[in-house]
Amino acid sequence: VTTLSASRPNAADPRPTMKDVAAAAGVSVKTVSRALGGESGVQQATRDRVQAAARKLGFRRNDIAASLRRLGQSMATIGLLIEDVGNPFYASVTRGVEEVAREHDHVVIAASSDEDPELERETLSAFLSRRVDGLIVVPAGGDHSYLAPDLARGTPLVFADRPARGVEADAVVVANVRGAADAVRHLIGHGHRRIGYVGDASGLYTARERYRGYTNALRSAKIKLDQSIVRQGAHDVDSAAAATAELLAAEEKPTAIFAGNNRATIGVLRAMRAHRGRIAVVGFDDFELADVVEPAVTVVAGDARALGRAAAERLFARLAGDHDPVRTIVLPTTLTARGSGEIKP
Amino acid sequence: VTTLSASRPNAADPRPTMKDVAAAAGVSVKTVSRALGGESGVQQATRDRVQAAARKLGFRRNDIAASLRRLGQSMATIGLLIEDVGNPFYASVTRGVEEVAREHDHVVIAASSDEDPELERETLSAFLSRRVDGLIVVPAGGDHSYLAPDLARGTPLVFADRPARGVEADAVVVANVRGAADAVRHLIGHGHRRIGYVGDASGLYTARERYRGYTNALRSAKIKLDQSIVRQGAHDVDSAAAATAELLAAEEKPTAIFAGNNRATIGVLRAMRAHRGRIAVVGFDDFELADVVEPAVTVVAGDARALGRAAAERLFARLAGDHDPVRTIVLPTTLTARGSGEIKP
DNA sequence: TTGTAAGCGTTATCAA
DNA sequence: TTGATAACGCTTACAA
Repeated sequence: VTTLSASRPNAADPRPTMKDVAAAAGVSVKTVSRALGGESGVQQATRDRVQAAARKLGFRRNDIAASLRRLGQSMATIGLLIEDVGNPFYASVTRGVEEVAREHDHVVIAASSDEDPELERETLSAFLSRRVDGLIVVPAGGDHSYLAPDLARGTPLVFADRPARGVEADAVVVANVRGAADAVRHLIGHGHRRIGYVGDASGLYTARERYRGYTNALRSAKIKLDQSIVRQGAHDVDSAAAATAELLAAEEKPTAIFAGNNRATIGVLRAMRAHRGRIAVVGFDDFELADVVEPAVTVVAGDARALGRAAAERLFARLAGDHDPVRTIVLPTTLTARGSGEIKP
Repeated sequence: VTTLSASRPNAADPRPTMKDVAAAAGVSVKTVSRALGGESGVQQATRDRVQAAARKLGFRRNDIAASLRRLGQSMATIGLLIEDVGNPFYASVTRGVEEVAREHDHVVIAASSDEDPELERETLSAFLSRRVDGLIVVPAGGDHSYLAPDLARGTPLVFADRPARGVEADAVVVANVRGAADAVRHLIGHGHRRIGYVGDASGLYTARERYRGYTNALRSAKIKLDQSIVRQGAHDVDSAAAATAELLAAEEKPTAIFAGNNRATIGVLRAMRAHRGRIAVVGFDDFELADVVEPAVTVVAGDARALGRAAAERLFARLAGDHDPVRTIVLPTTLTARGSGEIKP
């Protein structure tokens, strides 16, 4: 009983149940269920009486109990696991997921994995035990075959932002290779031949893909890849800034830089402030102040909110009975020229 | 049955229950419950047998059913209602809440109200029906007395970022008045006497408080408040930019501007780019690129993540039985001078 | 239109 | 150490 009082500190009186409402209204429990559940076959007078009693008692149906018996046992909840809710990119993804969930009268349980496979697994396990109706996951590295049994048992799964190995599941990603190539081609189009790269470690799917786009574009333009102006492994703003400082301090420094993600872009900008150079920059991923900094930043970017929406829509399609073969949806990227990418060498 | 197949499209076989595990292990259901729940009083051999059976069948305990019977009926879930998960400020708040929730083995159901009282109420109602253990709410305008019954019945409630009328509940806010006054005093200290204001409508708590800080600081410095350089009602970046453009176009334009929130700050910056003026700016709320724009932006800001953490900590304290009188926690703000606030008139 | 009984999957109670 | 049975609060099935 200590547990009870501890978990419900102010509970002078416990929550009323349908039984209480039934007693107050002088009807059976089933009639209460019908009246409050909006079912037909209840006299208006009875319905009114029940509703009045419910209101007076402050009754709130216990969805947990209701779902237990209900067919499918759905709690109208979907689980969302992302890298970090605090990161603006994933915040937008979350927003998109939430919008679609609301359209389907579902709520979203969200959690951050911080890119930790162990934590991811634990969290998803907790979600599954709660019987979420479906899962949207931005997969941390590693194998995801442990999700296969639950998928087979009917909990749909959609990967977002990057695909995962080990399970056959839908995925929604942005056109990383193509977008990166567009960015680099844009720089080449403005006369650059010596284009540096600052981005995340190649262990990450998006980083790997974007780097591939970078090298592809160089190859198509017959520009030789020069590893001395490539800096992978910049996972945060500070390391990206440091990497950029190195590039700018070099003898044969690049005339342009392609930044592989929003953190890298910010790092590059920060380093360039100190440097007072006149170097072109195109970044992958947009950010709010891209048009306020000087020069305004040219970016190529996918739409994070649309990514979240698309993933959620795929999930609800599966939930609605879609049995089509698993597929990966690739969302387009857009290049927005704002100045920094149009600087000549 | 259509509903079933629709909601669990791939469900070839249904999820195994403890009954299935019991049959497979040759024990009773209660023994399975004990073995899997880590209860004492089970022979090691039996426990092993049960665990093996559970693993083989792919059993996952149904927390919904478990919580129904368990004392207190907790689903270890807290509800978080904020203005917009996609807004970086609230994304950080969410992150803070999530961290503390995880420390207490709880998950977070989050949703956005978009500042709509109707939507807020519906969403909170859904949360309450799901029997969340507690609620953290960034209140949309209006009266919140409708939450009083649930609070009295033992669902703790903490308001975040702004207090709410109609219920006696804990709240965590930042020092808006003082922070704003600090910002304006900073400008005054650098020689400004003609300081404009661009911020949100005074219907919003934070906007009202910050405006109060602005007027307080002017009064202390014996500077007469001039409404012609005050622009309230700028809720988004565009309107803030437009408002700023007006101020800058005026005959007797201000030599400095205090921006009441991050959107307003960005709007001010955007307008200033076009204007080519040499006007000082201090903004309320920090943002990631504040040190990259030119000039770098001086801001006064509270810590959004800390706000989320503090709110969640208050909630879990209540959940743990804290019966102290309701209180409002005021988090300090910090002024970070970066350049834009130190420009002389 | 309303009510009775059974059952959802688990844990609490109490007996073996 | 184990198990049979009730109970959680609700909905489904069926009867009145």
